[in-house]
Amino acid sequence: MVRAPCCEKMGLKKGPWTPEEDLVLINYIHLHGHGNWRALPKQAGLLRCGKSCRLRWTNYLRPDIKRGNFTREEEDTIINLHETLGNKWSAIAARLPGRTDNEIKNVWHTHLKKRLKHNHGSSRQQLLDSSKDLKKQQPPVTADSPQHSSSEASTLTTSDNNSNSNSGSTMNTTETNEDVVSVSVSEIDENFWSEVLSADNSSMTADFQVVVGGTHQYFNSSLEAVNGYGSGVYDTDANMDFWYNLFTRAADLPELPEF
DNA sequence: AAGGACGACAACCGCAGATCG
DNA sequence: TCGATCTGCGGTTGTCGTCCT
Repeated sequence: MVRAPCCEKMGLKKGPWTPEEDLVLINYIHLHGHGNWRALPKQAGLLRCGKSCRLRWTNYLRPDIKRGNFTREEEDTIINLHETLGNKWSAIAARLPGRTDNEIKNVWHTHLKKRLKHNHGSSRQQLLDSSKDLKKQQPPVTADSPQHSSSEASTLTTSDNNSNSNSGSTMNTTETNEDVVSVSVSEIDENFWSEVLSADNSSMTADFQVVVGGTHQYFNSSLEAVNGYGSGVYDTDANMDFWYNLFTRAADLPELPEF
């Protein structure tokens, strides 16, 4: 069987995806779906091969992706399933909603396999217990992955309900649970950024989470991107520019203020 | 402070099965 | 039925950030 050529085509870009490319891919799939991955990049105007687009979408941009560190239960599940399934990452991923095979594979190779080796000779329960100690602090990840339609607006959520009590705000907030308030991007106006800043000032524990197409971006109290979208890839300014750029394509927004 | 070592994770590669004409 | 193409999967690599000396 002759293999179809793919990325060896000249002129196709490789390497890390830029926020602009992500935006193009998200927008295109929201509008047209992804019936044919090979044809998609050309139709969407991306200088990527279809394979690269598919990987980026399935492993990172898909709306139902759950970002953030693995929970104790998830790690236990991976260990248990790996015992019976072996390196069947896709099968393991099927039992862990919101997690991708690539992500699970990475976690296995970077955390769990190492731990198994280190705990060789110990009881299995000790092994499982040890996973708890290595947990890192992480920003919250909402379980309510947004159910976006193709034209649906982005959402900004904050863990600080008090942030929405500021007078003069035109943000239309919606209670999603007792801890999270969602804000439709279409309701964001010139008060948006100052709203974020004032909300931040109102609470030392305030974290801001921008959710676009199921992709999460977290900002700490200094408005620095702390996890989620593009973690380790984009600097804070690039993140802010990206999200602001995304917002401004969904609604007419004022100039991004100086932080 | 510099730079080497290491860890984490996004992305790529290539194979194999599925699908289609 | 067969060959071409597409898609999914697992292994591997590359890059960036952090830690350590």
